[in-house]
Amino acid sequence: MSSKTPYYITTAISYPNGKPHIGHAYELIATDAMARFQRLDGKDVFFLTGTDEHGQKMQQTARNEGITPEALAERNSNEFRAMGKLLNASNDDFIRTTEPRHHEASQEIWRRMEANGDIYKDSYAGWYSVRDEAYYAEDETEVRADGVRYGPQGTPVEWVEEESYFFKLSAYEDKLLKLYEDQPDFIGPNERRNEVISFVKSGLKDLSVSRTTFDWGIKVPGDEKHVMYVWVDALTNYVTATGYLTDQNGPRAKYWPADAHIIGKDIIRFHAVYWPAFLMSAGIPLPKRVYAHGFLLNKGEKMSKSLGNVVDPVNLVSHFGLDQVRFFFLREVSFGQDGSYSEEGIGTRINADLANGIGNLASRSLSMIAKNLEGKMPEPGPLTDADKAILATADEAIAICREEMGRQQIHKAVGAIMNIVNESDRYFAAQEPWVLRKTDVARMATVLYVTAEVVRQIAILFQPIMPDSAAKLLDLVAVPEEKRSFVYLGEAGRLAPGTELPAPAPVFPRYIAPEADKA
RNA sequence: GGCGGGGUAGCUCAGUUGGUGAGAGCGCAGGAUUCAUAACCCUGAGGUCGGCGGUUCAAUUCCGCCCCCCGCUACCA
Repeated sequence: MSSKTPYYITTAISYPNGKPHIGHAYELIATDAMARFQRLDGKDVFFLTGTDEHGQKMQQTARNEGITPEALAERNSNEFRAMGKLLNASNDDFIRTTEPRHHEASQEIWRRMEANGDIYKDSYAGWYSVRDEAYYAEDETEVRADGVRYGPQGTPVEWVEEESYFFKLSAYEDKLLKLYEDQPDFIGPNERRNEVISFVKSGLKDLSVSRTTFDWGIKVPGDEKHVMYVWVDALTNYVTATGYLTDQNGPRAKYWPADAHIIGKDIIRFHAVYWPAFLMSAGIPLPKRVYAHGFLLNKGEKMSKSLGNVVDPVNLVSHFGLDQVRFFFLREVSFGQDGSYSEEGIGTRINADLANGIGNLASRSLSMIAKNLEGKMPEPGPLTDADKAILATADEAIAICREEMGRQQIHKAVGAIMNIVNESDRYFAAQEPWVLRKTDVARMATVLYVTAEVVRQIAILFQPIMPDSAAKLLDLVAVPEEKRSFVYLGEAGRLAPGTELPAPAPVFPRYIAPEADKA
């Protein structure tokens, strides 16, 4: 048993009625960076992702393809799993809602909500569009000149009544508002919190939580004609994976409640309203934070199949390189807001920050050590104020990163690390070690030592963002595997004079845009 | 309609508990330099800080009104 503090973080589980797209990749990369950060910072991390495989749409898509929902789920779930591998995601588990463990957990949470008196049977009635397979509110529909009532998508609707179980969401209005009040950090970023509060204040209706019109789902305990509304089942995945519901003393039970659910802004309501209400009802502790990220826009436009601007994450990675893509999204996009990207933008960022910035800094300092100091870390002489200042900048960065990563402000943490790079370049230029080589070799050695030491820290800090590239950088300054966690930042892990360094090699090549025409 | 967020340099954005000169990156122009991945460093570019009005000795920052953009406004997920 470790004495480390548990830290549980999740992505939303993806709906696999299609292949993963860039939005899925973005969420996974960001969550992975946060999980890696906490691990390096000494936490006992459990990082979960997976697929949400039930529901009407899965059944429908499968039918259209002439295959079973199981086959569709299996096929696409594997695509998501493969994407995780491609992106170097460090998730500790990959949950599928079709797994037996999840059916058990979902039925258990249902029973608990029922035992608490929050589930009742009634009938759901509304204007239903067969074509859209969706219900609409009366005011969303209109009766046209032909006397037929149409839904918002322009499809005819009919009045349908369906037997359904309901969850007494209306009973949780005050409790939820109190939650948002007492735990201001429960929802982030703030704009989303406002929206949620506004939504809850406008009044909550009971939620229909079962369906009888299709059967691809988890059976309602004691009434097998019904399957659970997908969201009841989907949200429960976060608890399922910890085993908390079935064995509170199990090996993973300690991870519940989750520290952070990282989701897209489109599903904030399910996570910030329904989910805590379900948990309260079932008597289960609430997650500490739900954080919604924004959408990625292709040159400012929403990606859509009709615009033909959908970007495949696999292509993006093979074109620019994995760490480059990870870096770009985490550096350029304010996490929590929408972000715009383009090939030019990615290329520019890679060259400015990675090639010209961190890569070049490592190269210019390490190559001088290789050429002038026999490739060994020199013994530093007395430190000047300039030396101390740049070391302090590096040493203090972890505090900033910890603060920002703790609030999901990934871009600010990355910005703080990039700041060390920029400061270091200024330091290096001001110290002019290439001049010192002829005038004061001891002083040159000190400058090179200090710079290499700063490179070490930059590399350690960059591990969550760019795991492979940061590792290469750490190899270049001969930091052993076991000394790469955050406890070795600062004084604790200073490079040892006399250490042999490998021959410097470029870690971040410049990106050269293909000659090809740009339409 | 209601609620919320936003309109700041060519582009993407940060920022001001109201006050000596409004910032960063990219792009651009000039300079310096040669350790380095034609990289790095320095300087500049002169933007009515959406519009109108108000409060104040003083507002881009506070208040009111108006214009524009975006999000939320429940049972597909």
